Amino acid sequence: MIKITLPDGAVKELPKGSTAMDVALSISEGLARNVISAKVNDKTVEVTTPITTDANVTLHTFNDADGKKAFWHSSAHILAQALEKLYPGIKLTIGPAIENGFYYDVDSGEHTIREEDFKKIEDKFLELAREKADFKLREVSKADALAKYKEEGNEYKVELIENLNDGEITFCDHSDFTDLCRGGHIPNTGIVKAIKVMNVAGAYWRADQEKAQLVRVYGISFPKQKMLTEYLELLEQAKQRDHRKLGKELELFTFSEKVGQGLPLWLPKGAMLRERLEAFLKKAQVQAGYLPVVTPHIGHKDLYVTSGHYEKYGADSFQPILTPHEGEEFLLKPMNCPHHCEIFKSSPKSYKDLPVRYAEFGTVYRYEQSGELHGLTRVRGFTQDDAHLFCRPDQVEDEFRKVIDIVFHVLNSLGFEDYTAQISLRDKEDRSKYIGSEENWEKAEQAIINAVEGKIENTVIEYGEAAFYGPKLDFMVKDALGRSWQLGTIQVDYNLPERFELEYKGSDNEMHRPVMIHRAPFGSLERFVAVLIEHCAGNFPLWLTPDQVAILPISEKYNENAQNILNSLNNYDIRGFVDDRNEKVGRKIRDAEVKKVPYMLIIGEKEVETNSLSVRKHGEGDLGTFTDKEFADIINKEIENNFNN
RNA sequence: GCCGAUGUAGCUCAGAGGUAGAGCACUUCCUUGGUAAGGAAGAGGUCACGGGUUCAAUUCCCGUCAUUGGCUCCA
Repeated sequence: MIKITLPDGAVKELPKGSTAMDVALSISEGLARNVISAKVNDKTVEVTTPITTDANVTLHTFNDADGKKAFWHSSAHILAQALEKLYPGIKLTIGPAIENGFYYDVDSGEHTIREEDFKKIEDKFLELAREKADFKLREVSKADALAKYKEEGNEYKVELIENLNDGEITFCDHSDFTDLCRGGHIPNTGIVKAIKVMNVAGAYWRADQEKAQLVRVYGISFPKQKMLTEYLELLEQAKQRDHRKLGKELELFTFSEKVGQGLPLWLPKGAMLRERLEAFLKKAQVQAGYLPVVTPHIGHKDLYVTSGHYEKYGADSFQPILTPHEGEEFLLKPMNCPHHCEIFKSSPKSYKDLPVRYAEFGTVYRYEQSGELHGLTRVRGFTQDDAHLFCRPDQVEDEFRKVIDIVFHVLNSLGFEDYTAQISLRDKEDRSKYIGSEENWEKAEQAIINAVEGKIENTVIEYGEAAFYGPKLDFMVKDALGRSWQLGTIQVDYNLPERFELEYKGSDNEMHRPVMIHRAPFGSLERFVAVLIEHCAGNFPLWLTPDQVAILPISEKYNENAQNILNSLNNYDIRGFVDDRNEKVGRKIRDAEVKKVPYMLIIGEKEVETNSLSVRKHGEGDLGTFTDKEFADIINKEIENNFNN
């Protein structure tokens, strides 16, 4: 007998060689019906794997993350099987489970897999799933494994196996299909009842642009058809929040082919919203001791040669601007730091002057790859809410922490609770991507780790995500479709001060090198607004929204009264517009609701006679009658609440 | 940049080898209405751009540009 310890601490005694399924059966039949995967001593296994020693066992159903993973990973096997049958001769590579579903990368050879083939693939998948074939894991020697794939001519699998050790190689069989696989499957294919091929895309072998391009087929599967339908509905709803759609509908921004790819045009409502965001941050920065600076949109090429940016990005950037003067070259500003370094140098600094904090809403231009452009989240011209802090080494940690406070202030005031703080460090293997000494990097990375310590929970460390001149703390937020975007960023930099030979005089009367902190709480106004739109589905906080009030006269007779009311509300700093169209009030209400205007005031005979306001709230309906003053209080209270969350 | 998809009126979209259609928006008129779409008439398109095939192309083919789902990249 062996002792099986369950997550709740309960211990079961079962015969040696029992499986996770036996454990489930010993608990309840219902559980046994739903259990699809298990973890034995932290290793994901099949529910049919015999357990030979005392062990901690966790049972997984589709409702938990590990269960989904096993389910989708197994689905990837079935997908691969279906693809092999439909496209003979394709070569399989890898097929993992992902956050929502799974994919399989194949070298499709002569075949092209198109959207119109999806139905065919789904049908074949379901046909194979219905065979209820068991997933069976078996150990294979390295020699045998290599032999199989060499015979098939599958260089990808050969490469994978060559990097594995003999004795740890397993194949998974189901029906007539076999794949190299580490394990972690559901019992049989029949559990998968619904599948949707989501899309096909190109993907590079081993994520390397230089290597072969494979075809990646994305899919998602479920144990019930109804779950698939619900998932697709959810996706449809998420699309309604897309900032590109809402940005157009709410008249915030647009693009023009004539102006150029990735160069957003801010419309009046969008520009006003943006100005409010800027004012909000400027206020916080004044309080935090930042000093405003303004720098030009171009700079001498030498400036970027000095900073190292030219060497790193010069070839892939907007190319230099020439002048009538032979040999003179300017670059469109791709970042503000070099300019700010020169401002620091413009006068001698004492240790008493530090930290110096230069802030600028600086518009920069980067020639992003055309395939990368995406609405407002990835553009070629954008405005950073940039600042550079020049401080003494002993001030770095404290300054860094203060910057974190500003980032929190921004995220909290705008209702972002669901963000990830990512510490972006150097690539452990490839140090050639970075400039600067080992010692400085070590110091910079440690400074971030120390500053974050005890200040932010749930941070993740990502190696290889640092900037080329220093490590970063990035604040990541997801968009409506679950794609992750970097918003705020804070970076510690020992390198640019060296390249620009920045100095201050210390208390010891010697010259010392300051440390630089780059930071942008929004990241860029463009991306921030994009993510904010998706976050609030276009229902902006009241202080930020373009129009707070729509004033809706019942008939044209009251247009003038409505205009007077708007004027008096302006005196309370409330902004809005009068809908003086020749339409019924029902129509005006509908249009204001669609435009997501937070408050509507209906003005007719009654209101004019009693000098009152009938207030309707977006999404809620009629609130009743108020005086100007009372209404202004409602608005102001709501705005106050926006900042006190 | 790479692989796939898309491009028809201001917007959302339908359409067919014989030079285009709907709804909304817009203009004018009627209506002056009380909490999510009042009625009528009108105007609006080089069917992204450039080539090719064809008696004939917006439709089929090729290229370019843009958008888009991914990959790669992101100072």
